[in-house]
Amino acid sequence: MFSLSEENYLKAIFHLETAYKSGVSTNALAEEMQTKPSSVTDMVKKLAEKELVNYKKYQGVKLSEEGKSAAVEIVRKHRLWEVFLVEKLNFSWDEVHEVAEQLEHIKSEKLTNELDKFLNYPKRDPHGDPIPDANGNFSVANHQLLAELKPGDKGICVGVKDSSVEFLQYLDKNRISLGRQIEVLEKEDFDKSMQIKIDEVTHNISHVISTNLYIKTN
Amino acid sequence: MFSLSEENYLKAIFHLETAYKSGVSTNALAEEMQTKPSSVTDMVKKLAEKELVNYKKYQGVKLSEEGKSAAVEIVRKHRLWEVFLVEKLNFSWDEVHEVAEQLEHIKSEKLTNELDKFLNYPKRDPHGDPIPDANGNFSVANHQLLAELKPGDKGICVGVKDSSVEFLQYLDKNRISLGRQIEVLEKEDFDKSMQIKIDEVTHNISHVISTNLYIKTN
DNA sequence: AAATAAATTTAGCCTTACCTAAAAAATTGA
DNA sequence: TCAATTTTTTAGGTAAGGCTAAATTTATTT
Repeated sequence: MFSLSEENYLKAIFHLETAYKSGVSTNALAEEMQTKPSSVTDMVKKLAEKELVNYKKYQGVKLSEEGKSAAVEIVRKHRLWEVFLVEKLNFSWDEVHEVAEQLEHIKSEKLTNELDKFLNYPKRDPHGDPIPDANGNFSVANHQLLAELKPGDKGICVGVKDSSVEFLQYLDKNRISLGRQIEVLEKEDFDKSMQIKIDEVTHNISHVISTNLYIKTN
Repeated sequence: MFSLSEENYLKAIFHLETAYKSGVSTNALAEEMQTKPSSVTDMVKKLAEKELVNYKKYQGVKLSEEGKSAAVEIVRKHRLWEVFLVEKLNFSWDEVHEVAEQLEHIKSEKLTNELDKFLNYPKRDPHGDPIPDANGNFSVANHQLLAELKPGDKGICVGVKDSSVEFLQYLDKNRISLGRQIEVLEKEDFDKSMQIKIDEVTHNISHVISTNLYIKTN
């Protein structure tokens, strides 16, 4: 079994690898883990010792197969718990993260799989992120950032990139939620802001917003 | 907030205080915590420092009011999660303890209270133990040990004292479960074994068993 | 009331996962 | 290219929560 800290490192490496499709630097990992690079070096050595990552001095880390499947399992638990909190316990999508961060470390295969069944094998969490199944398989997103669409393009809002409380509450306030049909009306060259239409309502949204919303077109 | 270890100590002290209705000795606590007396002394000092227990050297510990309410909160969470596991996730009553030991440490008031609501404010856990409400109040048992009944006495089986996997599985094997009507037919002076009737079936049970089953009479 | 036994505490050490400061390697750019 | 900067690692230290062994206090017997 892995310690709490080891699990958090594995998850962080997984997220960074996925986001940047490359090995993970010590500094980037320190940033993600809110800790110092020297602490990262220590832990990375430990993970390398256990063959959960491949590590060569000064060259960053990559998850090994074993490390990846451990990370995916944690992500699976995290996202299942998020679904549980929203669907069964009346949490809103901006409240789930902190609690799921704790619940993801509960060790019980039966618990995870029964929870999955209880929730009817959900495919995505409340932020639109895919939930790995019991074998660690999950669909890779086929969607693009709203910012990449052109005037006239239409699509369904399927996920958020940033899932901070602030961003999620901004979306709530503007009645933007997953599953909604979005149409791009106009794009402003100057500040890259956009006019979009949701439910017949026109919104003006900044570039920061449009680069954090995933849209599925066609 | 309290550390994992602090929480476990508070809970252990609470259980020992309740069981023996007295202050808790260092050795008893070490036994309960599966650790060494010297480690207990260290932690007890730390808890005393934080005013969660009253402690005088060589004289054992007692929970302070603050310590007690922290302990009760942990017990509340533990028992609520047990109900959840049995009622929603198909766990049997001998499987829940280990997982609930982990879940009881999740920190989120909203989670606890919403879980309570979701489960419809259960009063007892799967082993018959009372569940504290959000204010820390819970009913004190008005029941007695099966071993204390006399031939001819009848009652309902309402709880188990020992909730080890072995004992619970023994009960399952013998179709003894909570809510069942039990009648004492005979008591053997020699080994204190008993003949009892459950659902028209006669069982012969040893003293060890009868001192671990709670019965509500009248 | 000693003497012995049992319980408890103290002292000093270990591991995990952090930290700071300094050294070393890699990268950048003049 | 080679000096300056940035990144990473190393060295040595800290706090939490364990441990063993030794010292001390309390309890039990004779």
